[in-house]
Formats: sequence, C-alpha cells, structure tokens
Amino acid sequence: MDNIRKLPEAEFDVMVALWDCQVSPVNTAYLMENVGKHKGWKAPTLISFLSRLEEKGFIHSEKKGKERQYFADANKDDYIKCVTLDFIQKYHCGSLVKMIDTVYSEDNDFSEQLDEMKKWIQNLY
Amino acid sequence: MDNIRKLPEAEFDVMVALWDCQVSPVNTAYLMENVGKHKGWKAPTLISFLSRLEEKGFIHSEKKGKERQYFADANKDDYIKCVTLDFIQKYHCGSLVKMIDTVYSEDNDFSEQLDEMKKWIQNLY
DNA sequence: AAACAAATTAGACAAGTGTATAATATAAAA
DNA sequence: TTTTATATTATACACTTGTCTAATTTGTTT
Repeated sequence: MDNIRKLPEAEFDVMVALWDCQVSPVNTAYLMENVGKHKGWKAPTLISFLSRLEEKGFIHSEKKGKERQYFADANKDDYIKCVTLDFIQKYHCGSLVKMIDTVYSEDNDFSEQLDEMKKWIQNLY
Repeated sequence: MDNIRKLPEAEFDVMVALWDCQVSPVNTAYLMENVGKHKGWKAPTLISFLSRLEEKGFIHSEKKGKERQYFADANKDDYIKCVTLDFIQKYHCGSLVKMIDTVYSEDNDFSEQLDEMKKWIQNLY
C-alpha cells in the first residue's frame, strides 16, 4: 500500500495518458498524439519511457502486427494516494492543516475553494 | 515566486537541517550530527551536497580556520510553498478538495485531523 | 519477390544525483 | 618546526532520467 516507486516526471506523464484514455489497449500512435506531441518527443523517446515503465511493473505490452499495444497495470488512485501521503509527510510533517495553511492566501485560487472544502467536511458527519 | 528549483532528496534534507537549526552559521560537524549520521553519510558526501546547494544559490559558506561555515539563503516557507503548489497542481489539478479527498479514509490519521481542519476554516471567516 | 514505408528496437550520450576514496590544507601538539 | 589529527577538496564512478540516431523488423505495394 505504500512502497510504490515514485516515477520520474516523463514516465508519470505517460502513465497519466495511459490511465486517462477510455480505450484499452492503446498503441504508440495514440500516446504520441496525447502526450508525446505536446512534450515535443520523438517516437523513440516515448517508447523509451514505456519500456522503463514496463521494467518497473507499471504496465505491460503486447506486440500486435508491427505495432505494440500497452496496458496499464498500476492503479492511478493508489499511485496518487501514495505519492500524496509521502508528500504530506515529507513537507508538512503529516499534517493536512499545515499543508493547506501553507498554500492558502486570500489572493490565490485556494480562497475560492474554501466553501467547497467546508461542504466536503460537513458531508462526513 | 514560483521558479524555485526543486531540490533532490538529499539536498533537501540538508537544507532542512540548515533551516531548522537555531544557531547560524553551522559547520559540517553540526550537520553531520543532525543529518549525515542518520543518513549514514561520510563527511565528503555531506560536503558534496553542500557544494551543490551553494552552486544552486540556496546557501553560501565561509572558510573559518580549517572548517567551513554554512548559511541558508533560501527561505524555507517560500520553498515549501512553491513545492506544494506545484504538487497540488500536478497531482490534483490544483484542487485542495481533490487532494484531501484522495488521502482521507476513516481509518487513517487524517480522520483525526478533521476537527482541526474545521476550526482552521472557521477561523478565516 | 523486391522495394517501400511505417513502427520498433538497440544503443548511445549528456546531465543530474548519491556516494566515496585519495589527496591536500591547516590548526594543534610535541 | 616536525608530526599528528582533522577537515576540506578534488575526483571519480555508478545509476537514473531525458533524448535521440541508426539499425532492424514487418506489413503492404509493386
């Protein structure tokens, strides 16, 4: 539940594309369209990341004709949760309030999220 | 206010020791005592990180006899804030509620922090 | 079957990060 | 002023991460 390896930036971006696509499996072309292009990657760059993700056990793939298809194995919510718990621990001594207090200031976007937060809390009781 | 370079793990740990010490300046011996040892670093390892922090502009140092003394230049709160804003953006689309909702579950430490959160919010009105 | 085109694989490389050994400086002791 | 200890510096090295070029595979057209 905790020891998920933290992914480097680029690999995470690939995972997100893989997690967020509705169809599965997807091929390199799809991923180039959905991440590679925006990032300015050449196809082999993308494929490099995919290979590394496979080594790390986050995905698996199958050769289909001359293409390769990819399947996400790791779960997005689990991953995000782990990373977030680690973060709160590392930067805010495990305290949500500390974290929120740190980013909050009257002039930023978060002030607009207060009502929403309030509701969220109320909903739990 | 935003473009603070994100530090690698080890350098961050050194910064924390530097930020949290009451006395300033501190020398390598002090830092070995307060981080190095726990991490199992040899002195040159620590000093490596300090050199890199200096190159990156987070600290500066002065030679004092045969020792060297270090001074934190970057501000801790600023740094933590930046890193946290980035984090919420990257993993929770900039939404505090999404973030909280992700980590919350009845059986973890965060459930105990809800009252505290409620108070924190009330305090703002 | 030969040639094309599209996709993948192999391999490489620079920069960054964690870590240390060996060399050098320098204050203190003898 | 030699010697001794101790601290620092100079390097170095393995791994990881971002990125790619060149080579190879393989389906499709001639």
